[in-house]
Amino acid sequence: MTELSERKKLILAAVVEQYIKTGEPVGSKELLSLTGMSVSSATVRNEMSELSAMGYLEQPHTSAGRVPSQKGYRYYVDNLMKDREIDELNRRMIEAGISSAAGDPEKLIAQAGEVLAELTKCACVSTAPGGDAVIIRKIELVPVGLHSAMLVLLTSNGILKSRLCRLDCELTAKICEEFYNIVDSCIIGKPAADISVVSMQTAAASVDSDPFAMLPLMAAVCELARSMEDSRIMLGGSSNLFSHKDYGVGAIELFEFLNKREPLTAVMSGVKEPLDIIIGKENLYRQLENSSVIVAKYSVSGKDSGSIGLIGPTRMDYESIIPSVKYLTDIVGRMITQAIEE
Amino acid sequence: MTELSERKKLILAAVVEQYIKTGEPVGSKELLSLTGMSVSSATVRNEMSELSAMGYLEQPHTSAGRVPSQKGYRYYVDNLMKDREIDELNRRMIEAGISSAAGDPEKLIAQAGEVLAELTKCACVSTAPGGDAVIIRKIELVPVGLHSAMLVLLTSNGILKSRLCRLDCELTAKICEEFYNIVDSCIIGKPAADISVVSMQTAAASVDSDPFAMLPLMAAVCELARSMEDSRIMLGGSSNLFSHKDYGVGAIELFEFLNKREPLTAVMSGVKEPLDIIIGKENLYRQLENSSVIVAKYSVSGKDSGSIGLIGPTRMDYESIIPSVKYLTDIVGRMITQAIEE
DNA sequence: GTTAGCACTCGACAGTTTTGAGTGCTAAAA
DNA sequence: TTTTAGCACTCAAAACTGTCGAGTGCTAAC
Repeated sequence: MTELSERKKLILAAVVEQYIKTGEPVGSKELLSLTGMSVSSATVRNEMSELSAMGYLEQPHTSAGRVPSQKGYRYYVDNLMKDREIDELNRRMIEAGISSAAGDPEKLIAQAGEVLAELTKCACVSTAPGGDAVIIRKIELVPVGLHSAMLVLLTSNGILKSRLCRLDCELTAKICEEFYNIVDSCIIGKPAADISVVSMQTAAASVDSDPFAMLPLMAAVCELARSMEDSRIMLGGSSNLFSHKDYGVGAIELFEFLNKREPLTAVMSGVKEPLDIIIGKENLYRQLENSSVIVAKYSVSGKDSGSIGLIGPTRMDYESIIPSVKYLTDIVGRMITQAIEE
Repeated sequence: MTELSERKKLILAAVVEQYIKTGEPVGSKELLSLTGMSVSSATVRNEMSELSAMGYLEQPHTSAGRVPSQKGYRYYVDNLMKDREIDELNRRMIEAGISSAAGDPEKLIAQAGEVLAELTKCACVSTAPGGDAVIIRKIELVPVGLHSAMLVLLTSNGILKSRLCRLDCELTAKICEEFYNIVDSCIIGKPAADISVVSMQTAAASVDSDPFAMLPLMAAVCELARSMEDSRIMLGGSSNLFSHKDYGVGAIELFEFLNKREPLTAVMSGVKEPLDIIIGKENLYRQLENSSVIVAKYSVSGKDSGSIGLIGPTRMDYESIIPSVKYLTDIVGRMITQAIEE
């Protein structure tokens, strides 16, 4: 990719920024007044014409102004955009919004997502801390009536899940004891990902008393471990998408796409960089072709642990959104680290 | 309200049903072929004209057919609609959809809402079992690390909630013991609604050791009791609203209205009858003026316990939706009753 | 009370014109 | 070689026009 002349850069940046601001195609005269360049509109037109030929700009139709192409956004994001600090206002909003959930990592991430979505008017996808390295720290069995109990599971990243479990037979003290034996020997300290139905069945079979009493409990443990993974992904502020006229009725389709969680998981896990920006058709899913995705990872105790992503129209305000995302992942990572290292 | 002639009833019913089916205004000729009446279209026009004058029908514009007015729908629902049994297919769908969540009342209601929404293509609001009569059955304190613990709360209607709680000081055995003392004497058996911040503070103050150690725990209990109430209301299938062309872009506003839960709570709690149908502007909220709400209560152990409501366009298929709602509340009530009486 | 007939209304649709913003090109100026 | 002014051209959006047809309301006759 050949380097652009300074004047072309100036024009491209102005087109992108103005288009982001107004949503209207930008014409040559408007551009003159925006940049304050001391040349005529004809000169600008020539430059724009070349930028179009090079693929950075495009025209909705012959007699309209120019609009950034996907390539144009990409160049802008990679080379032209200023690397700002987060706005004071945004910073305050974020801090105020998440402080109330400081103690509970899962709630914290959920809340962080809501705040960020509200701030940016985008949809926010976030994943609770987790990943392969999550180990099970503690399991507790709380009896509830004669034939059922609640299982409580705590992991190394501070996530807490509970689930009701019904037994076929009475929940005796002996069963409880044996359950805790199995838990201590086969589950505590193991990665959540390793808890499989088979390993649990084997464990249940090794028990002194009736193994069938133990099965529902073991099954519940499995399901709980599984749900750790499944419920990691969270979606917030998806109705913000309706406020962007860029999408038009397409907002509905996008909304429904986001509410099917599976593809979201794929999108989030496809990200490798600490901060990744995926523009328009660079997305793997057709449903996102008019959207940009900004994903940043956060780390807990120095390890990548989850990420927070924003989904909005390609015409989003990258320059102000990116610092917010960076700041949020940073602070969230620190807060969770602190919460679990007590 | 004067009684309508048989022929007027026939015509009104036909207009309502046809309009529900097609969404198009119904004209005089069309009505003839629908009802099979042996009079001319002019006669039908005269009748329709009178029905319009009486307020049961209205015209979108001079040269269009007639559409039921709100009063027309009301008359139809109260007097003309047949009281059908639930469709075999719907019954099966409901049973299949909710069977997997039989053990956990809260999940069951959530799932029931999803199924009903899917079946009817409406949004479904439901409230988990609860109300004034809910008493706290059990509280468990599960230590998690040195300075925090998870509180688990179980109520008489089978709802289970947990919450992480951080302490300022170390969680000693003594604190645990004292906590359980307070719980046993002041909390268990009490209605959840009675748990107030003040009563908890008093309880914390009565303790032997440092009352400040107990405060966060008591605060968490309060919050948990409060959240029992707050989290009762659930919304499912709200994106179905987008599929109704009746709403047009208004669907977005309605969607956003529903996602603010507060007004929903008001709508649901305003209902007194076992089965209530609120049509169009009868709703208290402007945002629902083009919608109808059908709410049915379910009862657990013979007591009213919660309700399930549907929200859809005024032009909804009352005749098939109502039996589904009735059936669902009935079966859900029985399932929960069975689950908690074990 | 019912019917046939007819004038009338009005939205939907399709085609036409007008408007104005914005471009591309060319020839002259710098 | 770069820049500029001027002008013809393009095209979407908006305003306007005329036609069509479904459906009504009214009247006079049955």
